[in-house]
Amino acid sequence: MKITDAESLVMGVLWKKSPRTSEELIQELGPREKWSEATIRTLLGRLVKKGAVEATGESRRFLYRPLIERSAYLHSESESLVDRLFGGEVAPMVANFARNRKLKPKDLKALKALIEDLEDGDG
Amino acid sequence: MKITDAESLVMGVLWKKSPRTSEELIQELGPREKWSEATIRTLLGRLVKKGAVEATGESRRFLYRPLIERSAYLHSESESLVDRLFGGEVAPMVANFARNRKLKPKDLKALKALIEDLEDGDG
DNA sequence: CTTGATGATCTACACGTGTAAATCAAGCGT
DNA sequence: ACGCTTGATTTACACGTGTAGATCATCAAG
Repeated sequence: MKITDAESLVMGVLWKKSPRTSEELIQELGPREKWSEATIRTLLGRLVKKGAVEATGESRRFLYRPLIERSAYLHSESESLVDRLFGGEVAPMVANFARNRKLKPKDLKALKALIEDLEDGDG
Repeated sequence: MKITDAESLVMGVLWKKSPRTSEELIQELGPREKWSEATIRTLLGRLVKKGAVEATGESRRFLYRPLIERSAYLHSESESLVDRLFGGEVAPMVANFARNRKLKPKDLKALKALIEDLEDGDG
């Protein structure tokens, strides 16, 4: 199931807090993304149709909540990037960031902690 | 300058080796991607038009070579992913991989080496 | 029960992209 | 010089996506 860019912004606010009415979604997304109500409703509709979002409530004033997990979405997106661009290897990707982004000491520390954690937990 | 998915496959073979004639590109990409000659020529044309590839040689049988660097492309793609999905923080992204992909010992080792490198080299 | 408001759905439309056929142009063989 | 051959360019077309107006349906107020 493919979530497009615009749709992912809708998912974003749903992942932050759900369920929500379309009105709330519109309140948050409309100004931020400069979208009309209709646009947001269209996106909601498409998400519902493709099974990424569920709309509950009998007719009128539905409550929307995400059906796919944020982590699954992050996973598939990241996976596709690392596969497409780095032959599926994570380290070269991080190396790329290192080269281009000047990983800050903070990042380094976080990464180190993370790796130690993994070594511990995973054997 | 936006490079689309299909275009990036053309860039891919040019990054591996360039310059090349369209014929060579077609030989490599055609079978692999199941593309017709025309398709590959179209992509080449679009890449040239948008300045991502340069075509040298007077009329007939040009030589193509990439004008943008692979590393720049990797950079912008990765950057946009980490910005869009992880608030610009690299560590959470790696953590995500850790959770989902079961980073293999090999990956861990590579990452560790990389980080040590960075700490050394960068202060 | 009718009407107005509001929320859901349908329809619309331009633009990018993937894919490729049709056409154009230049060099080669005769 | 003249027509094939082949590589470049143009045109084409369907489909997805971003964006939103138009319409439909239902609830609340009178």
